[in-house]
Amino acid sequence: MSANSETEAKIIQAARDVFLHKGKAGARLQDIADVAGINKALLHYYFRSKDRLYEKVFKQIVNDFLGEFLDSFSTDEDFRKTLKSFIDKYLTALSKRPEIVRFVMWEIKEGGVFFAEQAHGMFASRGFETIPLISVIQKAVAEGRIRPVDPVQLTISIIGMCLYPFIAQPLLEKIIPGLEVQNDDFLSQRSNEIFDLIWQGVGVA
Amino acid sequence: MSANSETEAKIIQAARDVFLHKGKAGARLQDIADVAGINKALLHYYFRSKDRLYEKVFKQIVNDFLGEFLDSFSTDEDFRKTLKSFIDKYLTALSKRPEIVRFVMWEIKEGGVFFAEQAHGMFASRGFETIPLISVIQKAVAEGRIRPVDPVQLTISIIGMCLYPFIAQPLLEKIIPGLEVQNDDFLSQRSNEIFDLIWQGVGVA
DNA sequence: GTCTATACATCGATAGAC
DNA sequence: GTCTATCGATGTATAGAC
Repeated sequence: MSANSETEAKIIQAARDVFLHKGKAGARLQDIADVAGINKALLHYYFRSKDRLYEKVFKQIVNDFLGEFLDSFSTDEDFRKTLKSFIDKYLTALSKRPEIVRFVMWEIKEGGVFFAEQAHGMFASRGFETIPLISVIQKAVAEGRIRPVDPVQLTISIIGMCLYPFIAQPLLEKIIPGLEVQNDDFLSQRSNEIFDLIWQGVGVA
Repeated sequence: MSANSETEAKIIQAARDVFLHKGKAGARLQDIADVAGINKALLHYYFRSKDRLYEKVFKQIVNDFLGEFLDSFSTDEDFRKTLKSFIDKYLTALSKRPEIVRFVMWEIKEGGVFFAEQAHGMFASRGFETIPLISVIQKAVAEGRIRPVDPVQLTISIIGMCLYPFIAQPLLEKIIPGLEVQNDDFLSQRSNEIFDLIWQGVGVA
């Protein structure tokens, strides 16, 4: 391959770093050029505009993250195990790459079309019509393994409980002294609390 | 009073509208001036800079929202009722002003110092050292009214479950066909599902 | 393909007349 | 107090030499 694709790869990699930490609006083409070790003009030579470069990079980042996560847990086990596994794997994936939460947040602010398209495509390519967790819960309800809850509502609850600490991380760590969202102890404790809450609630026996 | 303070009030009101919908970075002083019916120069005359104007407006918005919410529910009732009341009032407040969620999100991205300060002050002025819900849960655990959960973890779970639909609104409505976060039916259903989940979980009797 | 230089637009902030 | 005009900085995008 020519020097051509090497440079393109360098640019993509640099763009990932910068966009991930600064967001689309906050990122400067100059920064990306500096990190890539080239100059601004080359960015426009390879990718016509900032928008196009961003779109390409965004889809790649979401694809990598969501793909790795979706393939990390199976849905054909016992529901109880699937649920615990989902929570664990999701929290782990988030704590490994917390910048992605902010990154997707920026996108949602703009309407979230890229993410929605990408996610839908990745679900479809794995045989799901919507968020896989919804289907899993639907099945568990149909088989009478859990009480008849609304699968969409429960899915929103689970995702919200896992995601919120990362979304509000700087805030929570300021308001609740001693709290460290990315701390291993906190995360394993969080995993257990979410699972227990879903499974048995707080009601006394 | 002189025309002086009238203009100032008009500016503040215009700034609230614009900052609320565009965020700090996205807002243009020109937009604010247009909405207020004056010109950019006057903005600098009354408030030295965009930063100062933003800080003033931000604190006002958070103060109004959080103040109204904090005063809308009492903590000295039965825990069960307090919990249900918290969820209801929180969801209602959020659905009435969903732009505030995005607005605070922008602030968190910048570190969230303003919000943390403001919230802490408002908790303190009402006799709480931290998030009131934490204290309420602490008491319920101490009195044996619920099983011994970690109050901080449960609080994060509750807030996450209430807040997440509004944070991810555009995304959820794209990925889950037919879902309308601000729809009354969805919200009352959501309130019940959150409460039931917390109270008894999904485990079969 | 890769560079330098620069055009073009936007925005916050200031100067100065009234 | 309020306006018009403009500065200065920054950022995307392009022209043109090599």
